[in-house]
Amino acid sequence: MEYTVNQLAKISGVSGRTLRYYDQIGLLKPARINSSGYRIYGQKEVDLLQQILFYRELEVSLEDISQIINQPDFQQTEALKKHFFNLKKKRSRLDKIIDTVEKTIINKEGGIPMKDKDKFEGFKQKLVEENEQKYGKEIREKYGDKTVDASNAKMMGLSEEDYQAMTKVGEEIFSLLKRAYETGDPSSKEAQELVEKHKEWLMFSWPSYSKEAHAGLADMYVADERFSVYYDKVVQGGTKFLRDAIFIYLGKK
Amino acid sequence: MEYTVNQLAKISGVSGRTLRYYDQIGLLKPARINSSGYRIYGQKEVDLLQQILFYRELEVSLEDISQIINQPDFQQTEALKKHFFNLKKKRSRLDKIIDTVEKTIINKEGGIPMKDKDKFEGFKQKLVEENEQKYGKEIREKYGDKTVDASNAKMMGLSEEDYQAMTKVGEEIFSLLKRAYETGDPSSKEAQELVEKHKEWLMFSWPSYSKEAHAGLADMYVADERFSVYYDKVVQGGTKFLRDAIFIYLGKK
DNA sequence: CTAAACCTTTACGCTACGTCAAGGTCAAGA
DNA sequence: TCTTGACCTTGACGTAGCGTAAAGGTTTAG
Repeated sequence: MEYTVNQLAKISGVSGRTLRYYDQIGLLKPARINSSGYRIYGQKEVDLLQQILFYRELEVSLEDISQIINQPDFQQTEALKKHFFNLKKKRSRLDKIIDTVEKTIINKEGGIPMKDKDKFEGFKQKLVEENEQKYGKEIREKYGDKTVDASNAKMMGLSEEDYQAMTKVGEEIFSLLKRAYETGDPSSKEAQELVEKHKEWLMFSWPSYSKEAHAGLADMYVADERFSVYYDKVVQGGTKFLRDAIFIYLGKK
Repeated sequence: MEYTVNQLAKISGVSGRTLRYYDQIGLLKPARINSSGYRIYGQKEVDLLQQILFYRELEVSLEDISQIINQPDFQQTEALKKHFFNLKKKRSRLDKIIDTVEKTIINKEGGIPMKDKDKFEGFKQKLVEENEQKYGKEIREKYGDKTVDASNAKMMGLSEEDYQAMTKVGEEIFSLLKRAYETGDPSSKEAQELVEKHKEWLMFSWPSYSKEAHAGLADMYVADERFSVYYDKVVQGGTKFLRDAIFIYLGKK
């Protein structure tokens, strides 16, 4: 099936303008342009659009969406986690607002006009909190990491640290994979170090570690191109190398 | 006390640009302009700004704010009530989104990459539901029930079969788990049938099946409460029972 | 007296499109 | 065959709430 803009628009529920905009920003290009300059979309584009709309519904920005759909599953998950974190912050902020609005209404209805001072005091408190959230970076530069970290730790809780640590380990895996691959030997020291990093990385998201699951995952990496593409980006054949190294590490054949 | 833009900006916490903007749109005019063209604000303006910022913090639009602060108290209350209503709608929408994002993450983390089709089906269902809620009445009145139902069916599109099949298998798992659990024996016929259903369900989304991965997943189900809650909802201890059944099915210890 | 600090207006940038406007293309009917 | 109307195109302005220069005038401290 092939569709022009407005045909696709109808079946997908978005406007034609939206499709042209997605074309313009490179988020969703038509399959081809016909001789009259019309945009023609195929099944592939329909599917992609559906993915896009799914994420859009989750209030992911179009920029983030284009990042997400062009990345392998693992990084998609990472992005989603970050998004999840932000959504929860947003909700808790909304909770506070709703609370304040309700109180304001009650006060007004009760004929007890809040004094401006009081209003402003509550408001300033919130401001301080928000400033820390918004300008943490700048403040960090000015006042040093320790102060900010302490306050951030309080505010953000533990999972932010975890998140960053995990990202770091993920990057280490990349560079290790490169070096290990150059040895050409999955049993080399470098390769085994790589596997340990990989295990460490898994532990961030896996609630329990088992050799079998690790081995199964290694197999899946090779079988599923969504994963293999991820590691083959570093070096061609990197995925298989990683799998072999994992198998050796686990004492498997 | 009199203040220039940036002085007022400092004591109020907003930017100079913001104050100029508020002047521009007529929300907050300076008390006077001095001979050099500088904006000069007095105490009255400081108080007004604080009110403005109070409402802004509550996510009231600047346009609504200017309406509110120029109206008598009882109409202010009305406006606030309306705003309160909208905020609550916003929050419940956010709740749904957060829920969906969490589910998506869980699915992905469980090594169960959702097929895009399925994602979209879920999303489309929501769309249909939303449309029904929003416009259902009007459209039904205008075009009649048949048309609406037909268009809803269309909207659900082609892969409806797949989606429904998967959903159905998922539901079968639930009822099977209940019956199997009642036998008390993970090696019972019912329990093994359950495992087969579970495998079938996995195949909808797993690109490749391996015993190791299946076993690893079973372990994870038990260890991670995000999963265990899901199955324990059916019967207490259901997750462990499922794991044991899977292990037996796979010939594992 | 000069440099820094502070003020002004003008104007483009951001998101994710909606909404004309001016003009080319295509299928169907007179 | 010509016209009509339903399509399609690109271009450009508008939205909210400012951030961020740029280009230039004013005030103040040393």
